[in-house]
Amino acid sequence: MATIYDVARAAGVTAATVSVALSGRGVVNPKTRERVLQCARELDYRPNLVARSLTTRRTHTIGLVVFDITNPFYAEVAQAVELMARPAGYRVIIGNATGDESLSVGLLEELAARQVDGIIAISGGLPGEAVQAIAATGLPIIPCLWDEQAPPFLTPSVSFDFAAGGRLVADHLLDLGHQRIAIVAIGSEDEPVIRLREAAFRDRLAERGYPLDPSMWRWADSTLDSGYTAAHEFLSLAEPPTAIYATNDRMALGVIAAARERRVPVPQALSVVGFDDIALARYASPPLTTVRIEKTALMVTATDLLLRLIAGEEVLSPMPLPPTLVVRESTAFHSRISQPEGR
Amino acid sequence: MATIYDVARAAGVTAATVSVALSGRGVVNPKTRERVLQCARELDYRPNLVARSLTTRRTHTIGLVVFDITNPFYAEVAQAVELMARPAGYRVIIGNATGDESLSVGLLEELAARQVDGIIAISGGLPGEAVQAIAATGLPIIPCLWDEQAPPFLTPSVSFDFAAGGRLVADHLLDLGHQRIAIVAIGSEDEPVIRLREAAFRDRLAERGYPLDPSMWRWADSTLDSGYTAAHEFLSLAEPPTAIYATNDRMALGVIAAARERRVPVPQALSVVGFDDIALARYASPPLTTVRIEKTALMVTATDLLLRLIAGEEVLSPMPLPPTLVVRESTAFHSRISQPEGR
DNA sequence: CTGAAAGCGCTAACAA
DNA sequence: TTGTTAGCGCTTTCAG
Repeated sequence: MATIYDVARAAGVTAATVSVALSGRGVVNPKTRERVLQCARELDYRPNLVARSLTTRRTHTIGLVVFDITNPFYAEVAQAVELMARPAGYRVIIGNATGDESLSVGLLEELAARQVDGIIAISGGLPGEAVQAIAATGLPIIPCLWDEQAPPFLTPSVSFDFAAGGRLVADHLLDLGHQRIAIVAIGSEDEPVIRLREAAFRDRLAERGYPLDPSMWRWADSTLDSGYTAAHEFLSLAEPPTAIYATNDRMALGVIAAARERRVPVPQALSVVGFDDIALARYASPPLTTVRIEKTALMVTATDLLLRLIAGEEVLSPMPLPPTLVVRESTAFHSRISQPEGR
Repeated sequence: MATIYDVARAAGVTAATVSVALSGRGVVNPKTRERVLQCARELDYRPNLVARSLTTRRTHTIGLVVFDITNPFYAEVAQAVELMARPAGYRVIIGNATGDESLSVGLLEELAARQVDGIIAISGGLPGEAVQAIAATGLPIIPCLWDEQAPPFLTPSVSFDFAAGGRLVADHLLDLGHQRIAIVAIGSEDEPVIRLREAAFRDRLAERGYPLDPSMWRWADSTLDSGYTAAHEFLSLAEPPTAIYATNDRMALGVIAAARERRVPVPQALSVVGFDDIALARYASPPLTTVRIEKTALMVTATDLLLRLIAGEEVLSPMPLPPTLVVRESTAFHSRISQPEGR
């Protein structure tokens, strides 16, 4: 691979001149510049970005940590970040934890070691402390969409009102006359990760006089299959729920699949609601009722904040974005209740 | 950020010693090593990977170019590569073209400029020539899953028998008694990208006496929405098709959504088949009949090949992987035909 | 076992 | 306008 020195030699100038000529940063005699360009082309010269970064101390790269790129939610988030960062001259490198929590922290540190100019950390399998540690280092980092109780970040962050989202779901289901409501939440027996989207839901249920029965709770791992399995369990109960809330859309899709297998019609006999509003939600059969997270808006904000931080500006956390419940066709009145009362 | 010199100073040794002590590459007095480790810890030293790469001329990074990470197919492919590469000590950096063909080539070049140790290029929006150009450079690169007629690569590649896949679909549909079959293929009027998966399908149809009617062809862009739109067009025809083949699963899901909206029951009144077998396919409603690409097997092979190439071994392209038709519930006998003939 | 020296490819002052 | 010099942070011979 040709280096800048090869080009310099060929053009009969020095490396510094080539650097300037190629970058258009300083002033060069148009003739020499032309000659340099010519030689560079002939030698098929490509600047070594690693070397450049070492000198400039900038990589023009931002890191994005996601829990599982296979989850459309994260893929869509990543896309939004890329679309915003690229025009600003930044490339994004995705740190994908492949669904393995134990990798998250290492990923974060690796991005730092790689000298990214800044990081966007999306909630999910990533301890808040790890983010704090990076922030303490002085490396710009924006935590996004944190959904667990965490000490306030000492860096600006982008947030979403998950609690309100959870409440929206509870109200919607209750308003439809459901009383036997189940939830599939991300976490596990031993490591329950209580998120706002489920805590607020549960609280609201209790508040309105229909506390969640412990048998109506299943832990899952955010995959299609975990939603599917949980739903099968629920539906084989003596007294199955009439509505299931899955705390993300991917699991909700699994729930619908299970219901279909058991010939439990959605929404006639079972209402299901998800969270995230991934692109697929509106194309599901039936289209999924879900809490919409404005991924694009949120990520545009996050990227913008990060870029400002990198530029050395002072920035403040924007207000948390409010949720919207998108009512589609996977939820309906609970018939046993609604019919008597409806008349 | 502490450098190796800071650690050296603190430990009263030289940078070279720190390097050796930390890497465990040479021999150091256990005492000094302990001291070095201690100082490194205290200073919270993190090696600068950029600097290291410049020296060692290795980044321990492989690049992966995908067309659109938002398409679960690519996300799953990426995951498979990561899962394989990580244990081997390689990180993967995803070059996501965000569905924009014009970005692909630049992405490839950028990965090269970033000095990745090797590249896996997945077919889709990436001209074969760009891959050849990289290969000519000497940078290890493995083209994967090429599905268009392309000059044979001068580097080993991993392939899949797309043509056989297309034929499988044609045979399946024909065997079910369908005669009015439509296809939604990726490409556009002006830039038709003819892929094996559709060419072979069309040829087989003709071969068996049911040539594809031109009105039964729609161009699309691989998104859910494009499948959805095409299906709506097909279904509003005076003589709508009884089966639709979408050349990827994501579009097929869009097709199902459109059918549902029009109350055209799948598969009773319309059969639909996809291609890829993304995770979602079996959880769709109804579960999708599709051509399975063994992404994991394929990517394990690709990564393995690449790693060998990087290690300087001679490697040969493995045999193309054969397709499997996974028959699920989105396809069924065409009733008007099958009933008379069934008896 | 440890240090000195050189160099990876590039850019950024500063001189000439 | 171009060249000289230095240095980014690290590793790697090669001496000592």
